[in-house]
Amino acid sequence: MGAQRSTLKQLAAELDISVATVSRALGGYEDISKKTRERVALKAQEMGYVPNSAGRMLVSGRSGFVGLVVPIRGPNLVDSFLGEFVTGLCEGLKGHGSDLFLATALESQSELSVLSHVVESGRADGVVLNRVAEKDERVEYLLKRKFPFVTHGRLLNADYDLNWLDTDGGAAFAEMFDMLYDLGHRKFGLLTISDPMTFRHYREAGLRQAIEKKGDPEVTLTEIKTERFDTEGMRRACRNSLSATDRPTAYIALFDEIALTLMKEAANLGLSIPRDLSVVGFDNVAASAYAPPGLTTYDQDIRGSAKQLTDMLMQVIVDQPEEPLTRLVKPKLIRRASHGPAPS
Amino acid sequence: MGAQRSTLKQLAAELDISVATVSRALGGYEDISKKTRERVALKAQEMGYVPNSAGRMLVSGRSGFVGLVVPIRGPNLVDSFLGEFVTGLCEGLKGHGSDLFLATALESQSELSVLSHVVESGRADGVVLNRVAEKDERVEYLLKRKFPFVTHGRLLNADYDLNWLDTDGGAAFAEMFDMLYDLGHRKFGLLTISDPMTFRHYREAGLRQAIEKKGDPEVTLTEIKTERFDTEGMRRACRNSLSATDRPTAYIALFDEIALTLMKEAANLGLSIPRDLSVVGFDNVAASAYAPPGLTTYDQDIRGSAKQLTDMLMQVIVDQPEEPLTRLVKPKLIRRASHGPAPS
DNA sequence: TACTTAATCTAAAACGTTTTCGGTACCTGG
DNA sequence: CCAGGTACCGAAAACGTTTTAGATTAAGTA
Repeated sequence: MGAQRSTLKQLAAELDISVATVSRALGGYEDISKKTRERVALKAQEMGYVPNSAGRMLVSGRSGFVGLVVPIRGPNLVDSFLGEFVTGLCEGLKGHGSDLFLATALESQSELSVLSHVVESGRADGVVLNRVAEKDERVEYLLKRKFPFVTHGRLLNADYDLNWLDTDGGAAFAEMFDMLYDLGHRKFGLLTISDPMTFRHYREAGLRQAIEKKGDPEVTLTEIKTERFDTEGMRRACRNSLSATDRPTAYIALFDEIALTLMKEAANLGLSIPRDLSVVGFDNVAASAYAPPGLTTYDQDIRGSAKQLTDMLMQVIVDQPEEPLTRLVKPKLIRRASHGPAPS
Repeated sequence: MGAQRSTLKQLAAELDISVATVSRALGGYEDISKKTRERVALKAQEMGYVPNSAGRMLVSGRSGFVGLVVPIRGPNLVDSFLGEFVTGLCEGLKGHGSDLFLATALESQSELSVLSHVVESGRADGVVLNRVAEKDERVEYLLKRKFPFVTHGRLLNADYDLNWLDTDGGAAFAEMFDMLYDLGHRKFGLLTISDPMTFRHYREAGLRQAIEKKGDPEVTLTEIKTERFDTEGMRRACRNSLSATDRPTAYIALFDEIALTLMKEAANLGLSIPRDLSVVGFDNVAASAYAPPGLTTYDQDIRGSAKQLTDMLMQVIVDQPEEPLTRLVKPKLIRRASHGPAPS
C-alpha cells in the first residue's frame, strides 16, 4: 500500500483555495497572483506533492511514455545492444520529461500484437522501432494507425515517408574494402546471414559498389551465409571456408559475432591473424577488444543514436513535421590488429 | 495524433447497452448474461477495443507498471547486464500483465530523486532495485515510504526485513578456492575493488572463510584493489602484481572484467595461462569466452533471476506477505582453460 | 455615481474506467 | 393474486487532473 500520496484536493483544502487555483498556480499561469503561486508552490513542496500521472494522462491524452517493443529471440541471445540502446533512450527522454516503457515480444510473431497493445492502450505517445526488417509489418501498422514513431534503421524501397536514423553501413563496408585492397588483398570472403534485414542489404550493397568502382577483375568475393542465430552453423561455415584450398585472404563480417567465430576457428586450425588472413567486423562489441589479436571493427555509437532518436520522436509527437526526419550517422573505424598486408 | 481509440462509451452506444454493462461483460462477471457477454466480446474484438490504461489506472490505483531505476555510471561503461536483466524483467512481468518502466539516473547522486519521482507520481506499483550498495539510501527511502520493492542483491547488516534475491557469490568463491587449492596453488591474488558493494563483501567473505577452513598456513592471499570504473588503474595494478617477484600463482577476480584485464596484461608480459598462472573470474560476460585461453568463471543467470524477481515483486504488491521473501541462487561454474595446476 | 476594465479566483465539465447499489422484469410457490 | 426469489442490467459516483467559461472583487474612468 504505502503512505498515501497527496493530491490537488488535499493541497487545496490545506490552503483553503480551490483545486482549480492550485492546478493553475502550479502550472504557472499568469492569472493567479504571484503571491498565491508562491504560497502554493511552497505548500506543494512541503507536502511532497507530485501530480498523479493517471489523472493528468486522462485529461491530456498523453502518457508521458515512449514505448520500445523488444523482441526476444532465442533462449540466450538477448540483443547485445539492448543495454546501450535503452540507456541512450532513457537519457534522451529525460530531457523531454518522458519515460521509457518496455514491452517484450516473446516470439517474433507476437511482436505486432504487443505493439498494437502498447499503441491502443494509450500507454505510449510514440514508439521506437529497432531492428527493422526489409519489409516490416510493424511499420505498416503504425503508418495505418497514424501513430508517431521513429525507426532505428531504414526500410528498403519505402514509398512512404519515414522518420529514421541509421548507421551508414554501406560507407563503412566500402571503406573496409578499400583499406584491405590497399593492403594487397584480392580474394575476399563475405561472412553474412540469410535473413532479410535492411542493415545487411546496405552493408553488402556498399561493399559491392566499392568493388565495382575499383574495377579490378582480380578481385573475387565469396559469400559465406548462415542463419542469423545459428551459432553452430556459423562455426561450421567458417571452418569450411578456412579449410578450402583457395581460401580468401580477407574476411569481411556482417557483424562482430561472425568475425569472432571465424577468428576462433582460425586459431583452432593453426592459422595466424593477421599473418595468414585478415578479418574485419562491425559493431565493436566488448569481446572484440579481448579476442586476440583484437578485432578491427566499426563502432556505431548506439547510445548516442538512441539519444538522437528520442529527440526525433519527440519532434514527431509534438509538431508532426511535413518533411520526414532522417539521419545517417557514420560509424567509426576501430583499428585493432586483425587486419594486415595480404600474405604473398 | 492518430485515429482515435475506441472507448467503452462508444462500444456501449454501438451495442445500445450501458457502459457499466459493457465493462462488466468484458470483465467476465457472472451477473451479465452469457449472451450479452459474447455479444460484447465480439463487438470489442471487432472495434479493436483496448481499455485505456489511464482510466483504469485512476480508478484502480494501480498503474500496471513496475519501475527500474538505472544508474548510468561512466561515459561508456554501460552496465553489461542491463540488457539481460531488463529482458528477464519484461519476460517475467508479461505473465502478470504488467510492464516495465525504465528511468535513468544520470549521476548516482540523482538516483534517489529519480526514484522518488517514480514512486510519488504513481507511475509504478513497485520497483526493482539492482546493484544495491552496502548501505543504500534508496532502500531506506522505500521502506519509509512503505512502497513495494525487491532488490537484486542483499544488504549488509540489515536490521529490517527485505525482499531480495541474490547470487551466492560466497559459495562460488569458496568453491573456486578449493578447486585451485586442490590444483596445488598456495599463493593467491584477489583482484578486487574498493567500492562498498555487497556483492564484494559476500564474495570476499566466502573466500576468506574457505581459506580459514582449510587451515593451511602456507596459503597466502594478497589483495589487489582498484577503483571500480578506473580501467587504466586496473591495468596498472595487474601489471604491477604480475611483475612482482613473488607473484601469486592463482588469481581470483571479483568479476570478469578484472580477470580479462589481467589476462591481457599477462599476455603482454609473455606469461602463459594456465601454465604460469591461473585466473578465475565471475559473471561469464561474453568476452570471457573469446579471450584466450577462455576464462574459467561463474555464470549467474541474470535473466532468470530477473524473472524470479518480478514474481517476488508481484507477490509483494498484491498480498504483502508477513515473512520477507528471500532467494539465494547458486551461480554455475563455467570451466574454461584459464585454470590449471600450479607451476612447480 | 455608474460604468468599464483588470485582476484574481472558482465551479463544473471532461477524460475512461470500475464498482456499488439498486432497479426492472420474470418466474416460482403459496 | 401476492410475496419472495432470481437473473439481468443501468445510474451514478469515484479516481486526480486540466481547462473552459464564468464569477467576484477591486480599481480606474467618465
